[in-house]
Amino acid sequence: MTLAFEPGQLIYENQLAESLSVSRTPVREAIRSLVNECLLEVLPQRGTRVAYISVKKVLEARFIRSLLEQGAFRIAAAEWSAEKKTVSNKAIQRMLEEQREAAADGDITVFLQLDEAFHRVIMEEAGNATLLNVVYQMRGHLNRLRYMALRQYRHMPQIVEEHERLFEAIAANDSELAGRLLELHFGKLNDEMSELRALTPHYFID
Amino acid sequence: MTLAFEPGQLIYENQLAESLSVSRTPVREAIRSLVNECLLEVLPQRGTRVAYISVKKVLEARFIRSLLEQGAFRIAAAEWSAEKKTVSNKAIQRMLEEQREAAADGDITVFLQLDEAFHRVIMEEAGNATLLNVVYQMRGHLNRLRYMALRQYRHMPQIVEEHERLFEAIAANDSELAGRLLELHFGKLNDEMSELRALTPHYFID
DNA sequence: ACATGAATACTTGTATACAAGTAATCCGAC
DNA sequence: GTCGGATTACTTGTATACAAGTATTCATGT
Repeated sequence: MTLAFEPGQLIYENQLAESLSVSRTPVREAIRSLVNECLLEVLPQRGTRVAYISVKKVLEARFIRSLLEQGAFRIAAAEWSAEKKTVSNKAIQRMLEEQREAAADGDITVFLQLDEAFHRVIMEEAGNATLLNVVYQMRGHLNRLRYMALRQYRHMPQIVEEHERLFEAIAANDSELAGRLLELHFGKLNDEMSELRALTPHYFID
Repeated sequence: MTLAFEPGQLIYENQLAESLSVSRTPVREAIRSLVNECLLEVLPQRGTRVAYISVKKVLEARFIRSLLEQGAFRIAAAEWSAEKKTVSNKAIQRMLEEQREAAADGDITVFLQLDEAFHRVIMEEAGNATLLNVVYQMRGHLNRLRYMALRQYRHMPQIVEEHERLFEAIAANDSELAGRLLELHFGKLNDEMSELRALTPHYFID
């Protein structure tokens, strides 16, 4: 996710097993799991390749996340109630504060974690664990690109601001606004991807 | 999927391996894959349980399928063009005809396959393979229930008719209508589930 | 020089042996 | 008769040995 393993790089079960001091069996299971997220692809009898960032798959994953999160955010906004305000409000405000700090520090890894945490908290309000899992699965396609984008553009403060607006819309029970803001929130990905691909073309495919 | 393995039943890697004449290793991989689809759950050091049909998970999966398929069907309807009409129309018409036959014969397994095929063909028109995969993943939650419903209610002809209407809406480029019809198409699941649960309560949970 | 093909050094796929943990059973003490 | 605890017979988790396939290398013949 942090590009410590470069897209296109070949990795080997033996190497990983040895470096982690376990046998191949659990390593294989982990690999299968990452294959599911399309972060790896197994080349039979040849090795395992760190998946290239597929422009097509990124756009597909974005479309899915957009549909699902809009659905969840709309529910969260519609159901946001006075009780929840007192219980969750503080937690979310604190989370946003931490995000501002991470943005100020330029700590990409922590920022991404908090970013995910924000989206997760809102989706949990919609009470659909399966949806959360699916969105989580889409991470693989998206997060490496987001990591690159954050490293390149340092636009973390702007993202925090968008989160704040999103939360305001939800707290105001404005489903429509929340949906539209979320759509905008995902919107820039397209242009960013083109530029990032121009910078490191050997990471990309499609 | 056909309830040949009953919800709640315990299965064992050794047994499966022997009955399939393979070792535990590939059986374990298959089990992990089905765990991902929530059709199985591993009880460490005790066995593997065929998952109960979770009312909550079924509803969650239905919500997800509804969001995603509506997104895909809307695109398919919007992009349906004259060229596609000549190429795909015949294939889809033939598929619907086969479905009518399966409905007449009361062949649930074939009918379910053709039902999936119809949805798949339309989604393929939207050109989003990842979305197709996710919808496919939701099968686990939904198809066992659909199988029970078809066995119980024998309402297959009605479903074919709904498919025909859906296809008409798409061919007429009517995105809105396609979306609404699809929502209706998923609509009855709720009532059916309550009744089916009353018939075989030991298959259900939540 | 160059094409061809066998040998080699890898890889993942599969089978099996062993470790560790669960739960029921059985036996004995009270 | 009943409770408690060690034993036993399972299970899955992990490690390792072997099978099968890939791609390179290197020798050989033209």
